[in-house]
Amino acid sequence: MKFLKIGEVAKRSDVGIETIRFYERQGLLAEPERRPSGYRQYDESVVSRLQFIRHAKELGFTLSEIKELLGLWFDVNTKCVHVRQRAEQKITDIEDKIRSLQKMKRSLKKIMSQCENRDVVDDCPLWLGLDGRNNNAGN
Amino acid sequence: MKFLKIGEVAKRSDVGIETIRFYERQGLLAEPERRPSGYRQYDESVVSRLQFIRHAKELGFTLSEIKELLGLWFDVNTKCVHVRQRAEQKITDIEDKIRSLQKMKRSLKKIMSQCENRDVVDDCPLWLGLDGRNNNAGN
DNA sequence: CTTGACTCTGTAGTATAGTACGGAGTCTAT
DNA sequence: ATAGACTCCGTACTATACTACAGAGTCAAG
Repeated sequence: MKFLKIGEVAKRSDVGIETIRFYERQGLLAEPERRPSGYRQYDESVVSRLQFIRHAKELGFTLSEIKELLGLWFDVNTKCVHVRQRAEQKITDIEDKIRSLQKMKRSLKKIMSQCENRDVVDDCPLWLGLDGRNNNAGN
Repeated sequence: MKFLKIGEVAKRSDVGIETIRFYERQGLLAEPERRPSGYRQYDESVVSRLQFIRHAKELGFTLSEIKELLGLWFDVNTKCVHVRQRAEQKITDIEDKIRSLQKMKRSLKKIMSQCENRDVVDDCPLWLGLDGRNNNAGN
């Protein structure tokens, strides 16, 4: 069986060497075998695992969530439904984030519509609540 | 004129004392007058300013963006249109974020729809790309 | 056998937005 | 006058996800 050095793993998975060691410290990757010299010896499966991590990150999971998912994975009692629950929770989180961004956007647009056609910034609604311009001039 | 101590400002603006000092260090608040003892002496306007900062944060601006906005504010040449440009940019940023979250959500939903009715996690699509479960068993 | 690329460890730094703390000095109400 | 609350400063710590670096040791090709 061919073993991979960390640099080869990094190249194949497109994840930096330092990042791989970081994931190991964080418990996302098991500690690999070592050569007598101390060099890490990986087998191919670590590449898939790193790709899984990247994939999960793209889906918006944080590293600690990914760690939890990997924990589920190695728990023989895990049923698909547990993973589904995590994913459903994540969808809810994403929906919350989207809603809050849409609220931000609406507020900004509203403010901007009130701002139309003004020449000077002094009475711009964006600045409502911030007064004392002249008092603070000079800094 | 009544001067406020930092604790009073904190109470009125609902921003922590440490946070006020932090904003000062970050250049979001001008350095206030001091009493001979070294105590900071604020006038009322700092409360509005802190409320502006909170407001802008709620609108999704980062502290450095807020600093920039405050910089525009104190630039006598600033026209409303400059502020509008910043706000428009922010709306674009927000829209980008929303789009990317919607993409995440779609991917997760798609994966979950393929995952329906499975009992065991072994062939769950969420795990596609991560193989070698048996190889890695035991950690 | 040498040379250059690679890897090791541990520590420190990046960015964001604060929060906490110790020990000293100050303010104010009674 | 004094007790208790308040404030000062500088530093360190939180969380997230890396990234960089020094200095030593190792590997592999020519």
